[in-house]
Amino acid sequence: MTEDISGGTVGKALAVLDQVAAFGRPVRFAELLSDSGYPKATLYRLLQTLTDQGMLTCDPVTQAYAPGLRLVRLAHAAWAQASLGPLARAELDALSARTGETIHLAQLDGGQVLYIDKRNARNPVDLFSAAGKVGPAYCTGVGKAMLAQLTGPALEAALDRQSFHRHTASTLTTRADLFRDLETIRHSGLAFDREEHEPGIICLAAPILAPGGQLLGAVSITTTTARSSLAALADLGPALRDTAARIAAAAAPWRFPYRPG
Amino acid sequence: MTEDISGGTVGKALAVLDQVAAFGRPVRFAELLSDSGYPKATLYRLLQTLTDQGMLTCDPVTQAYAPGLRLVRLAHAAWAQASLGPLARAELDALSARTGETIHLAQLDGGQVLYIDKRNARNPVDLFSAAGKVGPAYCTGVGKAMLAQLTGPALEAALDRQSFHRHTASTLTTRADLFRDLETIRHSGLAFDREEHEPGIICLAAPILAPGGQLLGAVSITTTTARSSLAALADLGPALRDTAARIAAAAAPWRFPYRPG
DNA sequence: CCGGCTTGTTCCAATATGTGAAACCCAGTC
DNA sequence: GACTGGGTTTCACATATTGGAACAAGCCGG
Repeated sequence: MTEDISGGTVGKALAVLDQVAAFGRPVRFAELLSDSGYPKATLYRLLQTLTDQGMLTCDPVTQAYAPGLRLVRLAHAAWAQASLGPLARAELDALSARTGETIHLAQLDGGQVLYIDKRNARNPVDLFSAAGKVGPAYCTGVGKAMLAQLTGPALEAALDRQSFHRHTASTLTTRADLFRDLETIRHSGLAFDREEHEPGIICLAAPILAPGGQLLGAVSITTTTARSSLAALADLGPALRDTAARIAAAAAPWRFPYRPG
Repeated sequence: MTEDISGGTVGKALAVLDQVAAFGRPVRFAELLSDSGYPKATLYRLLQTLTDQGMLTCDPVTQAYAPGLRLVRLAHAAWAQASLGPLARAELDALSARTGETIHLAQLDGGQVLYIDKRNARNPVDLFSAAGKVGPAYCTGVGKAMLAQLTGPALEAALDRQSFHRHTASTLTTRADLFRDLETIRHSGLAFDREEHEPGIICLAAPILAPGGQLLGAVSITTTTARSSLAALADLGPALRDTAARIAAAAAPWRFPYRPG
């Protein structure tokens, strides 16, 4: 199921790593075997190598594999360097304090939304716990905010990767519908999620754009229809734009080796 | 400089990954070349592969490599599964609320302290730590708390990996000194950091032990000599022990594929 | 403008590595 | 005691990796 064009060994190893991580729980050899498509012996050696390397841990009694601590180490470095996370932290805190709502910071990765950081509606800081999660782009505020900034082949490629699965009654399920919404978003610089991903959950998102116009990521304010409304969210637009601009400013001095797509 | 016994390709690739991550900033090919010991062509292909795989990003203009977003993705899974993080969260929040001081959660990884989570003090001080970061074991509260629980070859191995670099006047710089302190810690179940790592920073740590006595990790309360004292910290001992015990309890039902070392 | 320098990329034959079918082992279980 | 289903090991074979060396592409300083 996990497929890479990679003939290389490391490609396979990393695919296995992804697979184990994707399970979200310790996973036994046999489970991986059926899903991976690799022959028994190959998968076995791959797992062996990865555990030797500390990328995976294997409970000797359960014989279940889980991501290893080395990954946690690398994760930190990745988050600190490859993402907007550290640069945006202060601004997210500020926006969280000002609005009291849930805040998301995301980047575009392979046509999908990769959440980088988050502030919960109530609780203040929690580090990169929620970070690293991936979600769909076509039906989330941050996703649409970012897609709207893409053009030409990059946009095409990203749209091709959308599943357009219907999550709620208001999910945009066709490329045409999405494209129309993206037009609006591009002009307004703000994207609404009108319960398109989860019923009762609405959100307002703004893209984070480098001075040159290059897309860096997106911020969003999320709330519920029970507690707020699209109209009320719209009032937060300026604050949100402001936050996005400040993050962009913080990122400006940095040569950002990041190509969204 | 980065050395692995690994003859395997993935081992080398991961070593390179570590290396890039360790730099903490985008790195150019030549810098890696000198430090890695690999021949030019080899390193080149390794980097190529890793960037292809999304584990690294390479700024096309600067030609500088940095950790890639794929690592951020993996981060989530790793933190959620391989660490005490999710299990301890509630307890850390509680302890943070009760004491108002900086709280650290750490695990032992390769003889070093791997910080898993953190709560900031109400009036935050600047100090060296964040989730996923690694630090020395011999001169930190959490480190010593954990080392004290090791015995026999595991302890030897861990001690062998300590650098015993002097950070402050009170740093324990010999194996013998540390060993003596560990004895005390083992008996009391609490470890003090008496400004051993950073001047003015003190801390009290307790190990997190599974029912069977297996070492899982450690929690600590950190403060400054300006604001508090070792004596005052000692008063928090029971609360800290309690927190550690609760985390251990939360972890008990979970088959923990984690061997400290 | 041209050598000389550093930095990154490509070639290619030798070979160390990885491959995977099949055999094997071990623990439950019918 | 034979059977089944995980998990581990073997081994002849294929191929991916290796790394020296040649090549291309800046970037000076003369």
